[in-house]
Amino acid sequence: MGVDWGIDSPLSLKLKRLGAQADDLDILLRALKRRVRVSAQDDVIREADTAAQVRILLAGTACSYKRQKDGGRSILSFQHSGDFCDLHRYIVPDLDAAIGIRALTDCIVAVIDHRDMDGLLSRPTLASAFWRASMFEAAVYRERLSRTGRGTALERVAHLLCEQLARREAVGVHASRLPFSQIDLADATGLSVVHVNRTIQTLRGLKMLSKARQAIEVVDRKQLEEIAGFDGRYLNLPANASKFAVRIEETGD
Amino acid sequence: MGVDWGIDSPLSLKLKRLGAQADDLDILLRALKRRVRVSAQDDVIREADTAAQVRILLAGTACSYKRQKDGGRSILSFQHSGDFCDLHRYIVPDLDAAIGIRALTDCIVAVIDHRDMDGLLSRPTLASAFWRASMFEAAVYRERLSRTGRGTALERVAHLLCEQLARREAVGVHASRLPFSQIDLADATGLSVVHVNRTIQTLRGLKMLSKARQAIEVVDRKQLEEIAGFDGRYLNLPANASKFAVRIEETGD
DNA sequence: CGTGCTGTTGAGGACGATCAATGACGGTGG
DNA sequence: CCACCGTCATTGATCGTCCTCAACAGCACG
Repeated sequence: MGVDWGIDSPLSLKLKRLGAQADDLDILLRALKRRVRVSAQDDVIREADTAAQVRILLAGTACSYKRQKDGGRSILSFQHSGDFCDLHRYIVPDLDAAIGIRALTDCIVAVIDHRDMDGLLSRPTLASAFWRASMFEAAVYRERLSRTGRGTALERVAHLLCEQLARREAVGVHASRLPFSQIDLADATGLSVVHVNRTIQTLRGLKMLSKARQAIEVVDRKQLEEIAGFDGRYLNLPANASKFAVRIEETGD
Repeated sequence: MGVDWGIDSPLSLKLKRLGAQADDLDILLRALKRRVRVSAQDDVIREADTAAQVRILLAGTACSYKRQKDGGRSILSFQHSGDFCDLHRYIVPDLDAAIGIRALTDCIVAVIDHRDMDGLLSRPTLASAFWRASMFEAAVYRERLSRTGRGTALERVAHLLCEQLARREAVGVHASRLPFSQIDLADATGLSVVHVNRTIQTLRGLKMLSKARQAIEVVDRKQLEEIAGFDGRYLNLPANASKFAVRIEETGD
């Protein structure tokens, strides 16, 4: 793989914004020796996977999904570089075992055995950072919940795209092209594939997306955020970089 | 108030299922001296509330909501006895400041100052229990997310009711009557009030809800769970009572 | 005895689902 | 090199669920 996953990696950026300290990062990065490649369209975590491991997406894009009883697929969230895949199963092993995670691009995944997590969490600042990560994950769910089933298809799709752009940017992935198929967008928004296609074409007509086929490429992000009513304050964005530093000193950790 | 919020209270039941130990409960209950009454329809937490406090709903039912830019109200989740209202703001103070919490019935709320939380969280088993509570909260969001915007109005309303029944039962609230107005259900499901009304009437016609007006009273829970496709495994239900005990011993806490 | 909130009912219309067919593209094997 | 295949994207037509608007009924409140 030959890439240095050191101090400037997406994971490091993310953890620093969550209040982790320099030596926390050293320890964590040392625990990430085991890495796995996953090809696009393969599962990072199969449904009903019970391995006692925490997987962290070091590079690439993935989505967590759940099968519906009608056979359909429901995408719950997207994972970008630096995101945890299944931290919740360390805390609550059986929780949401029916959820799988699929790679949308080729991915590099770090694996930590649950028993090694105990050591990591003995460091209070690292434990806090992990808890905060969970909280921000929940905030993403809340935001999606307040949007889904409401507003027009145009707003829903636009908001989804804005969120992913902002989250990717926050970990240093500055690309206007998003690796989602229209099927992915349909499963994530709850819209039909046909209607997503028409919505995408509308957005292209409004010159917010490029006309390139086989790709979702945002060309007018500002206007996209406008019609989406996007406000990224529920995300842990770089502007808030040192937000937790003061708190940590105050609490005397 | 004259009620003993001791070892059999909803909060205690909940924390025990989250792996908290007997002395954890003692310490927590002692920290809950400050209690506030909130009348039905009043805000437990106003939007843009910035108090450095964690509020715990000791008794009653509430909902967390967010205003939409069109003026509408979006209900994100319901809180029942024993639920935390704003634990996430202890971990991440500014997170989701736009979310308010409204009492649906008369409520009793315990207040813990953030600085007192630090002491509570120095107990590893209590800190774990709190983290687990966050994770289950996120699981509720995930489940709702996989349901909202999908399926018929009948399924959505039925599932929402099943979830609330199960969560209330888990903390010892065995009542088939749920304190929701049809407006609340509309804001929680993303359906219009008119359509919720027609859906409720359909459920009454199917003899799953009672015909009592001004009340949602479930009379055939089994069948309701049937059409909802409800599977409560994403909740922390009593059947899993001692799930975490082994883990805690293993980690040597 | 108004006033306001919640619940109920009717009619019409819109947004998005569904069904069906075709096009574009990449990979595979002959 | 080309025929074949599968997946994703695109388009048209029709249908249905649910929204919107509007009016009224029941009940609690002052």
